[in-house]
Amino acid sequence: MSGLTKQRYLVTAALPYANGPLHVGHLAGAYLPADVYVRYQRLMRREVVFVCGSDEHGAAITMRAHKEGVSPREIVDKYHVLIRDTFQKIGIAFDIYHRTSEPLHHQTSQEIFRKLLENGHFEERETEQYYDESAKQFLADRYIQGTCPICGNPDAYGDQCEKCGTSLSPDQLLHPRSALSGNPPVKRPTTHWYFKLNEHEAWLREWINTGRIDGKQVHDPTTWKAHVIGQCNAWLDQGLQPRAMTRDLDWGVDVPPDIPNAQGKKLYVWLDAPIGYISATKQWAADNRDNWERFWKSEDTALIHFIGKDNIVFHCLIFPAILRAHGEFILPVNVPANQFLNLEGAKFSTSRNWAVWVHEYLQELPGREDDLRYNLIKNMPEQRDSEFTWKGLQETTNTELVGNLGGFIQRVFVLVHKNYGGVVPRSVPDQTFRSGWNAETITTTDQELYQLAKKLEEMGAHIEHFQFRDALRVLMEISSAGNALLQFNEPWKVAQEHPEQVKAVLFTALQYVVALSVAMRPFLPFSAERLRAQLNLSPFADDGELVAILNDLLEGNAILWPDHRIKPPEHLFSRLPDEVIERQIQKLHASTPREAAKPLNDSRPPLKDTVPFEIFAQLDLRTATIIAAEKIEKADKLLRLTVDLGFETRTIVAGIAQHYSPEEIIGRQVLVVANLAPRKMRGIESQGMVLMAEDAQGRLCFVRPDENWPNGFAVR
RNA sequence: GGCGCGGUAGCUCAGCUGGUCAGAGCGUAUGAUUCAUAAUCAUAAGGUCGGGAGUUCAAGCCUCCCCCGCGCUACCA
Repeated sequence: MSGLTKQRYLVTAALPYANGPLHVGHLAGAYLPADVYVRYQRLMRREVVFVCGSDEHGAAITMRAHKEGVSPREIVDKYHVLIRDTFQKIGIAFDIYHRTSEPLHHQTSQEIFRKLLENGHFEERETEQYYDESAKQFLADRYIQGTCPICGNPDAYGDQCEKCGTSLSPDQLLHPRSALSGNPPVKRPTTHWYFKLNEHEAWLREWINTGRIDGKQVHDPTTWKAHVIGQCNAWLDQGLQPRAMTRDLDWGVDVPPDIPNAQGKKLYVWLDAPIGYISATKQWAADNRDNWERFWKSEDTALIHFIGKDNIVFHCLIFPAILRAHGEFILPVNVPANQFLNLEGAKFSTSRNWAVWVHEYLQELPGREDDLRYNLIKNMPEQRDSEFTWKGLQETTNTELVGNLGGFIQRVFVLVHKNYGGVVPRSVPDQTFRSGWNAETITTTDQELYQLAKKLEEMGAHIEHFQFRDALRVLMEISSAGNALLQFNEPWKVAQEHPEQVKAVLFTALQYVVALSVAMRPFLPFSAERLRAQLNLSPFADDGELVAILNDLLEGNAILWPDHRIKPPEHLFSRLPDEVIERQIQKLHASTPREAAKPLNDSRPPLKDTVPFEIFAQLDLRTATIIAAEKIEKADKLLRLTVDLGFETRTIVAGIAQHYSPEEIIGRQVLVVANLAPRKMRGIESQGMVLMAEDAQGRLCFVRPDENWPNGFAVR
C-alpha cells in the first residue's frame, strides 16, 4: 500500500506555545506518538531527524508580559527552558529543540516571505484597524477591550468574550478601549499582505484526497486518518479565502524592513510558527555539519507532522500551500493528528487548573516516567477523544507493567540465577518443549524465535501506520507469551528430571527478554535502558538495534549467546500505591472550584458606573405573569413568552430555553422591563425583557415578588 | 437550528474500501500454578454494535428519520 519508500524521515512535533507549561494531554496528542515513531525508526536504522521548538511570538505572550510587568523575553525564556527540560525528562528524544526567537528563525521566515512576495502570492489590502494614539501603535484583537455586545461583560476582548465564550471581532465591541493605555482607540488605515490561499484550493483538494500532485503520487491517502481528511474537505468545500500573513504587532518577526510599508509589521503566525520546523532543521544541520536541504527539498524525504486536531487545517492546507507557493519544498506525506485527551471526565482547563502538569508529575512521582508514557500511549486519542484517569494509571502500572512485563523479566532473571548462576545456558539444538504461543504445540527454540520475529515485525508495522495503541498491545502479547512459556513448561518443577528441556526453555525465555528490551525502547525508553544494563549489554546507541535482532532471529540466530553473564535480578517497575493516587486525585479536585461551591469573586461582574436617579427612573419595571410559553423554531436558547401585565398582554422573547422548559414556567410571576424598545429576534418582535439573576456558572433564575402580587404594578 | 465528530461487552476502547466483525485489554467468575512485586496461565461470562425504517443475496460498517454527548456556528436587550 505504502509503496512510497523514502530514504529518510523528517519528523516534526507541534511547537508548544511558550506561555505555559505542558500537561499530559499535550504529550498524548503529539509528542509521545512522534517520539515512539522516531525511536522506532532509529532502531530500524533509518535516517531520521526529529525537530521541535518553542513558539515564542504572538499577542498572548505580550499581553501576559504587559499584565505581569515583565518583558516578553522574560516570559518566553522562562517557559522555553521549562518546556525543553520537561521534554528531556519525560524522554522525548528531539534531535533539536529550537526556538522561534532565534535570529536564524527570523531570517528564515523573512526569506520565505520575500520569496512569496516576489512570486506574486500576496495581495496588499488596506483595512481600518484600531490604533492607540498614546501608545503610538496598532492594536491586536487581543489588545482591545470593551463591552460584550452579547452578555454585557465590560471586559470582553477583541477576539473573544471570556464571560460568555462568544468569539468576536473588534468592531463588535461596545465602548472599545486600548488594553495598553485604557484610552479609546481610533481607526486608522493600515496595509497588510494577504496570502492568496484561494488560488491553491484545486491542487490542495487533489493532493489531500488522492495523494497526487501534477499527476504524481506523493502520498497515500489511505494511510491518512479519516478525521484529518474530513476536516480538510469541510474547509475546502466552504472555499478558501485569502488570509492576512502580517499583523501590526510589536513582538515577532519583522516584515523585511526594506519592503515598502513594512514599518511596525510582523509576520503572522502562519508565516512564523511552522517555519520554525525549517529553521530548527537548519540549526540541527549546522550543529551536525549536515545539509538541511536534504530534508526539505528532496523527494526522497518523508516529512511527517505530528499535531493535535486543533492544528489540522494549519498543517494540511495553509502550510502546504505556503511551501508549494515558495516552490522548492516538499510536502508532508502524512499528518497523523490525534484527537484530544480528557482528564477524569472533563476537558483540560488551564484557567480552572484542571490538569496534570508534566513538570509537577515528574517532581511528585519521580522515576515513574515510563509508567506515565505507557498509560498515555495505551489510551492515546488516535481515533476519538480519550481519557486519562489516575486510577487508570495505577491499574496499567500495577497489572501490566509490574505484573505482566516486569513479572516475566523478573521470573527469567531469578530462574537463570537459581539454575545457572546467572550465565546463559547452552542447550541442545533440537530440544523440544511447549510453545508459549499455544500450550498444545510442541516446539523448538528455532521455531519460537521465528514466532518472536514475526511479532516484532507486526509491532513495527503498527508503528509505521501510526497505530501506537496496537503496537503497544503487540509488545505486551510478547510478554504474555513469555509468561505462558514459563507457565506451560514449569522449569522450576522439572529442573531435575529434564535439565536439557529447562535449558532450552530458559534460553528461549532469555531471547524474549532481550527482544523485549529492544522492542520496549520506543515506548519505555528509561526501563529499556535499565533492562539493557541488567542484561549486561552495551547501552542503546539507538541505531539499528531492532533491525539487527530481527535479522538474527529470522536467520535462526540467537540474540543472546550461551555463556553470557547477566546481572542479578532487580525489579524493573514498582507498584503505584493507593496513597499516591489518592493524593493526586485530591490535589486535582482541591485546586478546582467545586460545582456548588461559592462563586469566585472575580466571576461576579464588576460594578458599573454610577447613574443618577433620573436614569433609573426612566425604566418602567412591572409585575407580570407568564401565561404562555413555547420554544422558538431554529433557536436553541429562545423562548417566546406571553405575559399578562394586567392591563394588556405582551410577547417577549427570552434567551432562557436552556434553563427552563416552556411547561414549567407557565403561570409563574415575573418582573419585566415594560418600556424597552421592541426588538425583533428570529422574526418575532420582543416587547420587553424578563428580569433574571445569573450566577457564576451562568445559571439563570427568575426575579419575582416574594408573594403573589397583582400584575401590572410598578417596581421601584 | 446548521455543519463536523462520536454513541460497540461493567469500564477503557479496536473494528480498513459492506460478506468468520461481533473483538481486545482491564474488571468479574471458576480452575491451574507458586519461579515471580497477592505477580502468572487457562476457561467463561453471551453485548438487539444509541432507537426506528430502508437499500442489498449480505450492514456496527451504505441511505433516511429520531434520541443522546462533544466541538464550531446562529439566535441569548
